[in-house]
Amino acid sequence: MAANSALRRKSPWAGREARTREREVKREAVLRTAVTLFNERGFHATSIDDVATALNITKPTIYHYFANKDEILFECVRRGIDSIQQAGLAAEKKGGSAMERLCAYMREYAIVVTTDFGICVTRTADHELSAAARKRFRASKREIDRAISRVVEEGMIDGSIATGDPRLMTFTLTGSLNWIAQWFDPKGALSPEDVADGCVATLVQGLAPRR
Amino acid sequence: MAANSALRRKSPWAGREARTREREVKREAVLRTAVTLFNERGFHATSIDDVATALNITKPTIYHYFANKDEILFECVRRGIDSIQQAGLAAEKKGGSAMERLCAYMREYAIVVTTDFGICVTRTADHELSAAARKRFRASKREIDRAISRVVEEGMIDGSIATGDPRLMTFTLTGSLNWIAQWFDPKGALSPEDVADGCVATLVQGLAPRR
DNA sequence: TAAGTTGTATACTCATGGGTAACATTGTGG
DNA sequence: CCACAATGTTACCCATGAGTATACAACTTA
Repeated sequence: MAANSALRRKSPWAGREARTREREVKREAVLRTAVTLFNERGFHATSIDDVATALNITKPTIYHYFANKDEILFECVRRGIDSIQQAGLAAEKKGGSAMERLCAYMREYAIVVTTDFGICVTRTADHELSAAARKRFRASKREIDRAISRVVEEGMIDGSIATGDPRLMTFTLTGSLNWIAQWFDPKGALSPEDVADGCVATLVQGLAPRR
Repeated sequence: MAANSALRRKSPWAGREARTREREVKREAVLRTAVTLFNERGFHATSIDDVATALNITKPTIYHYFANKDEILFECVRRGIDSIQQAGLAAEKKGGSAMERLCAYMREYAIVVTTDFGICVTRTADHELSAAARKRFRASKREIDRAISRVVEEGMIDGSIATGDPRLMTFTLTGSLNWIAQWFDPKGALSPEDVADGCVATLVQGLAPRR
């Protein structure tokens, strides 16, 4: 009895299935617009009305897709966090020495941080989120730091990374990478890949000239 | 005709001179309390009432010392920026190779960024400031970046620093340093000096082990 | 002691913006 | 064809928080 979904897709009377798909598309559009405005003006300085007008709709329509403003912000950072975690998994999958995996991770991390959702992650302060969201946000960030720390420690053992305090080293690395979100200009001369490569190169080689 | 100021200082009727001194002390107290709250909860989430209650006074009293909320924030970041610029001047004064001066600068920079006003500088987003303040804030930050970039370039010439894109390298460095404000815990195991030294070491030596 | 200056509090005003109630419209399914 | 669900709008409510008008107390100075 299942109607042919290929046919149904083309029909203007697309049915319930297509409706929920439409809903997702619209929800996504709200998110995309919101994150852009949040990054431009900041979360507090962006009103739901601002987001609505940018989409040619009105405020209650937005509340039809999201429970409240906090949920919108949380969804934005969640997407960014997800991308970063994906980058970590991909790097691990590639294998190689700890240094190689770390470099792969950092490169992808840097690229994520040039995207809208990535920018939102590093620019959103904990206290801007609701209590519940904040808890999850913090936990995710800790998890990421932990994952990087672990690779750094492995590198100190397998000899591919210089010894030191792994925690402090991790913060030094993520600091450089997170900060990209503060200055990167998509209309600038450097592509995300250029920035990622340059940044990773400096972190790996250091400032001192090799001789 | 000028009264003996040493005598006047001890009298309970201290006169106009002492009054303006008192005023400065109180203004400073407002600033110190404000910056602490701003760093804890964020600028928008901190009301003037919050600052007032923390000081056991009321809102209008604060407006007796500051024209508006923006002025308070601006004064906070100004103090932080000043400290960073002082660090730059001190490092230049010490002399040495570009690398030596850069290291001295970065070390001091890192320490400033663990102080309340320093934290405020890196955590305050441009759009939180008034239009006028924003302009000055941005200009100051650009100036600092420019100063660091200049030293980096000098180092590439005198051979004390590895070659590369000086601008990108500068952002990589300041990223690590600025990010300290996001994670540093004054009650933690590491002192500001420990953090500064460790961070600078990683940036100079890189992750790769020297052989 | 009267007038002025400084610092502080009480008690407002007022704009902003998150969120909602109620209603209109339209396609969907029985 | 009718009821229902989904989507959207207009028109509101209400809390918060920046900033102020005004009164008042205390000390200074003439």
